[in-house]
Amino acid sequence: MIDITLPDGSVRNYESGVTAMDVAKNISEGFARNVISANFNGTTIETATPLTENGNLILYTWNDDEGKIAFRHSSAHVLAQALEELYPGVKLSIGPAIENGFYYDVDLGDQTISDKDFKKIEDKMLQIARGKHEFNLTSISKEEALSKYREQGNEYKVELIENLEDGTITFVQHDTFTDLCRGGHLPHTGYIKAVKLMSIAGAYWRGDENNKQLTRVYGTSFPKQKDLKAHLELLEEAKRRDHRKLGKELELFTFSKRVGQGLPLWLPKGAALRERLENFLKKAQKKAGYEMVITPHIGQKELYETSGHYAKYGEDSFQPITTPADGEEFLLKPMNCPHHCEVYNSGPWSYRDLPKRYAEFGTVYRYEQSGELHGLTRVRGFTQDDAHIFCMPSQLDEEFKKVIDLVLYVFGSLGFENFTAQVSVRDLEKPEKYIGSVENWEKAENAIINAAKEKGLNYVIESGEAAFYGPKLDFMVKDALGRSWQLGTIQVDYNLPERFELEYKGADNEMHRPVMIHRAPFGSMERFIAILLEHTGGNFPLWLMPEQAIILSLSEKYEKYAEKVLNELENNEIRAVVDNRNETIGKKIREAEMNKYPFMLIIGENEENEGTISVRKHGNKEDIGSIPVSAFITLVNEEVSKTLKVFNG
RNA sequence: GCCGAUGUAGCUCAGCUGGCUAGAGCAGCUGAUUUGUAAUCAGCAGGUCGUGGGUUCGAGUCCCUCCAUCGGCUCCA
Repeated sequence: MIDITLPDGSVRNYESGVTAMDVAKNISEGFARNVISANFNGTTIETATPLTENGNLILYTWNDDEGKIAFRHSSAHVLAQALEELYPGVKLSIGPAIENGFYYDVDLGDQTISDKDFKKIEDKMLQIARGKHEFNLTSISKEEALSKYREQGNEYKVELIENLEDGTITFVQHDTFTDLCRGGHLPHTGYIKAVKLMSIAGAYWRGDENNKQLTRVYGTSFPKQKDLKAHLELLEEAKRRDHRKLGKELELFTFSKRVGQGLPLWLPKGAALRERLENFLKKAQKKAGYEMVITPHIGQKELYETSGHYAKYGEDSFQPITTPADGEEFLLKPMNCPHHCEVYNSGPWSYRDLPKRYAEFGTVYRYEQSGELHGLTRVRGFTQDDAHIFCMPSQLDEEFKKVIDLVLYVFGSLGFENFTAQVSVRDLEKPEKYIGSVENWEKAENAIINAAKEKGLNYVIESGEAAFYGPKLDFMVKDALGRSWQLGTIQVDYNLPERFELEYKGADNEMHRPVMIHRAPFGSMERFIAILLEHTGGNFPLWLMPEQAIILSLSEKYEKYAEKVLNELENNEIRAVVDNRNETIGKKIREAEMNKYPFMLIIGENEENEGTISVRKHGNKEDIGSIPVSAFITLVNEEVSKTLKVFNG
């Protein structure tokens, strides 16, 4: 007999050999019907795995993430079987569950798949699912596993197995299909009721672009058709929030094939929005002791050789600009740091002068691979809200924490609540990717982790994600489709001060080397505005709106009064426009709603006589009614001060 | 850069297996209407069908090149 402890702490006694499904049935038959996966003593198991020792058992349903993973992972097996049957000779590699679905990477040889084939693959998958085939996990020796795949000529599975320990290798089998797999499946395929293939993509074997590119088939699956439908509707909603669509509709920015790909053109409303964001940050930075500097868009090649960037990125960047003079070469600046180092070098500094905090909205140019460009989130020319802090090593911790405060202030003022902090450190196994001494790397990494801890950030440590010159603290935010983007970033750098021979005179009358912090709360204006668009769906915080109100006249007769109201608003720093076209009020309201004006001010005979405006709020949720202009001004100011706080950092 | 898809008017889209002068709605222009909370009516104008080549009696439609965009991979100072 063995004791099984359940998550609620209750202990049940069973005969050795009992399965997770047996326990589930023992709890309740209804519950058992929903159980799709299990975990025993911290390891994912099959629901049919016999349990032979005391331990903790967790039973998962579709409502648990672990349940969804088992569901999607099992679906990947069904996809693999369908592909094997429809594309004989296909070589399987890996097929994991991912957020909202799963994929399988396959080598199709000479065959190809396109989305036109999805229907027949989905049909085949559903046909397999309906067979209610059980998933059976069996252990197999390394020798046997290797010979099986060698026979098939599947070099991918062979490579995977070669990296596994003998004795830990398991295969899972359902219907006529068998695959190398460590386990964690549904009881049987019949749970899968709805399947949809999403897209096809190339993916390098083991994520290395020197390897062969396999075909990746993305799909998703659900226990109910209704759930699939809801998921697809969610994706449709995400499309409506896409910043590329909203940016066009709200006339914020555009692209031109003639100007070049990845080079955004800011339209008047977008430029105004951006300027407002810049001024907002400038104000906070001034309080935080930053000084603005301005540096050119190009620099001599030698500047980047000194910084080390040329050696690292030179080949894959915009190539040097040459001049009529012999041997003269300039580069479009891909970052501002080298320029700012030279700003620092403009004079001698004493420890009493530090920290020096140089800020610049610096436009930089990077030759991103064409396939990587994406709306405003990944572009070839963009403006960083950059600053570099030069301080004494003893000031590092405090300066770092101050920057975190500034970033949190920025995010708070713009309504970003769901961000994650990512501490990006070295990959200890690939020291060749980084420059600088091990000692300095350790100091820098510790400084970041300590600051993140002290500030109470909810952070994760990602090894191998550091910049080549130093570790980073990145603030990650998701877009409408759930893709993570880096916005704010703070980086510690001991390397550039070394390369640029930055110095200050210490209290001991000796020369010392400062430490440098790179930081950008927005990250880039382009990406920040893109993500802000997707978060707000275009309904920016009122203080940021390009136009806060639109005055809608009932007819052209009220033009004079409209102008009078506009004047009063403008005198009170409220941004408004007038729609005095010869159109019906219904049409004007409809258009104003679609253009996301926060307030619509309707004026007609009544308003003109009483000296009021009839206020309609975007979304029509609140009818504010007829009020004097002065009351509206108060209303706007109150609303603005709700989100836009003063920085006291 | 790689894999797959897409490209028709300013915008959103239709155009079947190749066959008369390529269609619609919105936006635009002109006129009528002067309006009370999500589209007033009528008329007009607007397209080298992304580019360059090819197949064909005939190409928006089929094939190839290039460009751009979309979904991924790789990359992201």
